[in-house]
Amino acid sequence: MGSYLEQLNPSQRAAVEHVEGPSLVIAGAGSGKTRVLTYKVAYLMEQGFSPYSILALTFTNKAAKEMKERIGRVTGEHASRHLWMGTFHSIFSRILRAEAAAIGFPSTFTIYDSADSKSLINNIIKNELNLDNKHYKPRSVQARISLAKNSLVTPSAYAQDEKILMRDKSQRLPHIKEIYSIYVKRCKAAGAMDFDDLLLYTNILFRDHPEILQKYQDMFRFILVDEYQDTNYAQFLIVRQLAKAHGRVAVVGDDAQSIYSFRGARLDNMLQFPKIFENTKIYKLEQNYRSTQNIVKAANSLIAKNKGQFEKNTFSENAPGDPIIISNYYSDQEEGYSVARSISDLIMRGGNDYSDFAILYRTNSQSRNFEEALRKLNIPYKIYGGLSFYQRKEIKDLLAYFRISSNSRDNEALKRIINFPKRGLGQSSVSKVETVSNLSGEAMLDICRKPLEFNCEVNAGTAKKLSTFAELIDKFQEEINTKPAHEMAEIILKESGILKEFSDQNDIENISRKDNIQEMLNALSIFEEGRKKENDLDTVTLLHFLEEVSLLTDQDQDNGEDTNKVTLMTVHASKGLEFKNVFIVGMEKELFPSSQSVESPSQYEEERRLFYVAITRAEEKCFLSYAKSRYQWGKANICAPSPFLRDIDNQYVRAPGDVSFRTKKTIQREQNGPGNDAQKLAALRTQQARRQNSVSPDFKPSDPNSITAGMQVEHARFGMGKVLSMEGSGESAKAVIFFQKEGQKNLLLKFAKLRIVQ
DNA sequence: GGGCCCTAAATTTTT
DNA sequence: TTTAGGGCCC
Repeated sequence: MGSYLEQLNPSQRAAVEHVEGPSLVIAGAGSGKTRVLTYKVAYLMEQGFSPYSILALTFTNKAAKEMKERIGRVTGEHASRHLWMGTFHSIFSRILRAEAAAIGFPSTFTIYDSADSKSLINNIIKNELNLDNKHYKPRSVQARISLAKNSLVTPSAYAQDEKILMRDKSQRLPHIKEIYSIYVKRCKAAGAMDFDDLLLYTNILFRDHPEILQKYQDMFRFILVDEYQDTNYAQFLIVRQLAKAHGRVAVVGDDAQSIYSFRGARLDNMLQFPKIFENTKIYKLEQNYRSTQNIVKAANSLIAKNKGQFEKNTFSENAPGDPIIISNYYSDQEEGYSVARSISDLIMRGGNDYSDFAILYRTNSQSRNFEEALRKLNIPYKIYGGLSFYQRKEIKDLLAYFRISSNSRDNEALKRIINFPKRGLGQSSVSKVETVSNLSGEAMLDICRKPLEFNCEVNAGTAKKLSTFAELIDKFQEEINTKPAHEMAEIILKESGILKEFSDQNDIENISRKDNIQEMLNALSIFEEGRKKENDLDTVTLLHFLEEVSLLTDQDQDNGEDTNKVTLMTVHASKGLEFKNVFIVGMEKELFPSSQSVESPSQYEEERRLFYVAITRAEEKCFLSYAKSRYQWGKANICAPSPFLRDIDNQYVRAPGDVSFRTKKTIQREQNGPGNDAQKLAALRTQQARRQNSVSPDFKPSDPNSITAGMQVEHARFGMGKVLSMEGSGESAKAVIFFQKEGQKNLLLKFAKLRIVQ
């Protein structure tokens, strides 16, 4: 220990060794931020801070887990295990469970995911307030409520805020304040919190219970926050409260990488940090160790188009590197196949593993073409985002059983499974129970138990069905506290009838559902073993599993087996990661930047920062591509290149062949408008098809050993070319070949199929 | 109450 | 293209 400090450059080291008083570390992309954070925690422990006294807040659970492991390697695992390290949401849900009584929640409170909360909001709009859910779109109402909560605007504050009311009124949405107020009531009655509540109630807890606040102020003697540029107001206040007494708070972030304002993140938290926390010392990490000079310069030239940021000068002393390559394609499908082929080429040439590649896109829905193409070429890949395991129907249903068994007031869970499997309890019966529940404040499950006592007007048959259901859940509730998670889950599967439901049919979908259930059981076993390993024998029940699972995302699902694979993810999800080669795809107008961002300059700049994040993921090679037509909702649409492509300084990019998107011809084509383009597109398509078939079917490669410099050769895809020089021999023999159409290429002869022409 | 068929909407990004 | 939800009939 100790020697690790010597691995740091002077500014990194200064940031690590800063202990007393607030500090702000402005960490450019690839500047060794993770290393600084890791060593900082190790250093603090060396200085006598116990792991229990260090609170380190990260952006994802995965980041926390990885950092814990890294720290463990420096300090020893026994010490690092006890650090308070995790996301705001996971750390404060833990604290809220411990202090639940103080704010009137059960310690087993459920965490509603956004699907739960959306469905509750929809229900309030439609059934309780009789509003039109086409006009009051649950999704956007949900977004407003979320932003309000993130700014600590409670329903009563919302209803008194003239500015907000005016805005809602002018958008003909005057009832949002009622929806919000009822929503909060319903959540509370259900003993449930949504994601935003975890932060909001933490603030309420600290505000209303100074003694509890003080307990945690005393406990956390040092506070670290990563990705500070993406914290919201609620998070800022929590940090300020906890750090108030001792001021030992270090925040790390990069204003150029702030990409989450849509969910309430305030760049101001970072910009104003020195003003809020007196005597803040600022450290700037400006040297990029990740990327080539060219990539860093290209990214800098892009971000310079934004206004308003911290002054910093990121630079790289790595190799100059290759220019960023821009390609255009006729369709999104061709884009998919070309990217897949490029990856396979680069692999064949040697020096790259599958895991050295990432394909980054703006929206999850773009992944399909790439998945298809990669599958066809037998390239292994892993995909993040989209429908995660825990969002699948059968898994959510099973989880709903777990939830209602641990928190009988969880009405959303109840509604999900009261008629699954079918029990003859349809919508009308359920709404009757729900109405009574809303009016009386009693949990739906309690009404199910004795519907007639609550004047719930159902017939005798239905009443019996309801009480039978309630008894089933009651039985689970008795056991859930004592039985290990895995065993309990099997009981639930069997006695609820889910198992029977699935065993009856054997179609393909059903088999995959069964597989998923099995995977869930495996996950429970793994969870139990993990807890046992840490000698946590008291925390192996479903209750404890639920506490963890609601805050997991599929990024955290990484089981370590998925090592050598190409990564597919959104640019947002790629934050904090790095790859040797990065393909940023779908660089089209109205896609990236998103069409919804063009009205507002600040959103437009955020999209640009997002593009900056994407480029700076690349260590060596960065490829940008756009398609001229793209399938959306089953229809082909004409697309124009993204204006962001022009924001990168010309000298750092290259468009191969003669199709530079910057040539006069292309600009003219873009300006011609869609009509003209559509005709051309058809022509281009046939041309394209012809070109792909240009290699005769009887193409026979020549013996690689007989190829020498100066020869004319033909490549199956690149066409005619001349061998400029040769290098190596036998298995590793390489040739530099200049192709008429594709330019200069470096090919490994073992793989490149070449035919000698002369 | 349950099953079938039709229509409309969805794709911004996530703890 | 896929999926959710509403209407209709048994």
